[in-house]
Amino acid sequence: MGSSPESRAVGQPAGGGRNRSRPPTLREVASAAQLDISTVSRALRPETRDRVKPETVKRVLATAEALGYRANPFARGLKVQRSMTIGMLVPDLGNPLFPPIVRGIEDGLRDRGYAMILGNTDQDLGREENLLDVFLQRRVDGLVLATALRSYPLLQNLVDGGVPVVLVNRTTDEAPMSMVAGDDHQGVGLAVRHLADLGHQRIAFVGAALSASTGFNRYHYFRAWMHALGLEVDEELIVFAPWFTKDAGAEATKELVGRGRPFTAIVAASDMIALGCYRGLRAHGLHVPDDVSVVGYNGSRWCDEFDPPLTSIHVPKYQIGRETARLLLNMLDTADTSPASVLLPTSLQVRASTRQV
Amino acid sequence: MGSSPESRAVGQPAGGGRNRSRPPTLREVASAAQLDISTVSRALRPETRDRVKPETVKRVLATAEALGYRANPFARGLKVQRSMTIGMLVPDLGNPLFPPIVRGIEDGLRDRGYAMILGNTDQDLGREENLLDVFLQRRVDGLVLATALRSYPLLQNLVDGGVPVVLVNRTTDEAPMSMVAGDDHQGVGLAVRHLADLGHQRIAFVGAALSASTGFNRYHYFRAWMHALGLEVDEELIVFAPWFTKDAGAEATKELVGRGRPFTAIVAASDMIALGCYRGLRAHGLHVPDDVSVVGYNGSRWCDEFDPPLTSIHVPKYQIGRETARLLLNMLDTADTSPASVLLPTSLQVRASTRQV
DNA sequence: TTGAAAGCGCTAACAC
DNA sequence: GTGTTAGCGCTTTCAA
Repeated sequence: MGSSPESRAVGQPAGGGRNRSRPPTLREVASAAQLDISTVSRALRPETRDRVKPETVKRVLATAEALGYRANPFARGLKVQRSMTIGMLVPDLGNPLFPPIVRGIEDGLRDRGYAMILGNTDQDLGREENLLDVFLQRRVDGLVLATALRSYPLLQNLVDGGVPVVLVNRTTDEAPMSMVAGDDHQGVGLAVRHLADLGHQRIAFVGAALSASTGFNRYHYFRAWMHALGLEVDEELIVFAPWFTKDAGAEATKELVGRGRPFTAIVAASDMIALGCYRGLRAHGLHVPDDVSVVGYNGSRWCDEFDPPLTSIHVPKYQIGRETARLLLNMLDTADTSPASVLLPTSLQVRASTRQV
Repeated sequence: MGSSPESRAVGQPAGGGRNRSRPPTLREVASAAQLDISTVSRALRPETRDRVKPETVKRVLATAEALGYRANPFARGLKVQRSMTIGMLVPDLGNPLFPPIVRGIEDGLRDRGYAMILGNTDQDLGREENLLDVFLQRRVDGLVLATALRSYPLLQNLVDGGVPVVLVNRTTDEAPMSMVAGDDHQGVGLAVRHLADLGHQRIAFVGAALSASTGFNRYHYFRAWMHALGLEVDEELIVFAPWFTKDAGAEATKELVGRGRPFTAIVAASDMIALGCYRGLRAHGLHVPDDVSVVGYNGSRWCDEFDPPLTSIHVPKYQIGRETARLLLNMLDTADTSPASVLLPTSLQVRASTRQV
């Protein structure tokens, strides 16, 4: 018994071969039931079932069941030109923001017989184009795009091509399109007001990724809410990280502190950025929340475990997914591609990273 | 621009915004190129391309490109009986263990033209059966099962049916099947030895989900390694949580502490369980790592952020996904379903939750 | 090297 | 209510 640094292959006795005999066809069910193929087809499909005598239906169902019949989706797809499949693009499934959204979409689609194929773009436009091409080739019935770039000409082509598209967590400047997201305006308002209520006046903003619509929006809404609440927006108290990462957040925070302008609180553009703030502040000997309060954004599932537990704006990720599925199904059903947008309300989760000034 | 006898939608910019109403067919490419449909088919597919005169190939490629032609996957699937799609079942994509694995599989499959459809079972056997049915109906070419139950009769049916299956993070008692996972034996060894090296002798084990193969294995390997390292296994120092959750881990830990047997360290069956240990210990006024050292398992991306940062056994999740794809592709290529198992080595990540006794 | 033709399994328009 | 039939777009013999 010993541990091996190498990956080890555990050989196992070779077992059964492959006897994937061709699954039964409609024709086989028909001949087994002594009926014509078309009658069987009608009996099998709920929409046309009422055109067949009930007893016949019963007989068909029985034989189909007995033979383990399953409609061949290729043959059907070839005929009806629908794949019952939708394609989804995310920057990276490893980003904890996306799994709950994907899950919500899956759940919403599943009951209606749709399946989803997923692609990761890694923020690479070439890859995105490429995946879109694969999806289109596979004749997906609809598309969900959760990739975050604000500017993206291909979008218009898609819409022109008549493919139903729903954007998630992203708006586009190019074309009016359906989209679902958390309400960033309301959410940022929650954050700023929470700090204001705690008596904070000099509030900094550590933003990220202005090229992404979430990053862009949250920044502007921050300004708007500061004004709305009668608080001064000090340009020196606004910094940006290039990405939504901890390292980037830490760097931006150090820059902020280095400017030497007094502040008592930070609104961070995401939880990852907030963790970066923790580190950046700590590097300057500042303590959260005694010296500086920090509010994160997204409400990731680990906020409770952070040190200190992070006050955050919770985004209803799963619900966003469900809503996306609903919108898409609606477009699929009605062939109506007129855009509709849904913003879901966020909520404030108060934890230990914020305190009275 | 030659005029073709076949009616073609006019005003469609080539290669740009294609209209979905009617994607060009092989026949249309053929008539545009003044060739027979079969020649075009041959020219378009790399495998048969060498049977066509190079100039002809060039001409075909050009017209196909110009028309924005894409092979219809239904028609092809109908002919060749392959969907180029694989199905994957996970308990819950929201569990952070799975996204990186899914991502790894996706990446491994994508280059070879395969797409993946995903299903969440929520540990519900009925749902699992149901999803399997949907996958089979869609004629998936292969299956990846990351659902964790040890006992599962349907598995044998699948193998008998000739569908290539790879298990992830799970073994089965029923049939010899291909599987990929982290090397739990080696990993648990890393954890126990790390603690032993720090001078710990009375080491507790907070396990979870014996019905899952990971839970089961880690428990037994814990015992094995304790013996191997000459440490006493005190049955009173072994507790189990029903699930891999923080709450369950906290309860189990309170139970452990309540037993009153002295111990200085805990090996937890997962990071979530470890977080439960933190809470359970804290509830009894015990401090990590001063009173008790804790080692987690999985190496989730947030370990650094916990309070204290969690020493953990890192499982190469993305690599597991890649390896799974490799195995599956191999089965797909060779039509050889003889099982092969791969255990990938884990690594110890030392953080602040463990210290010298 | 290219063309003709036979389906793959299903749906739907049309007959009976 | 049930049967007949013509494709959907592609691959793949078999001929030329």
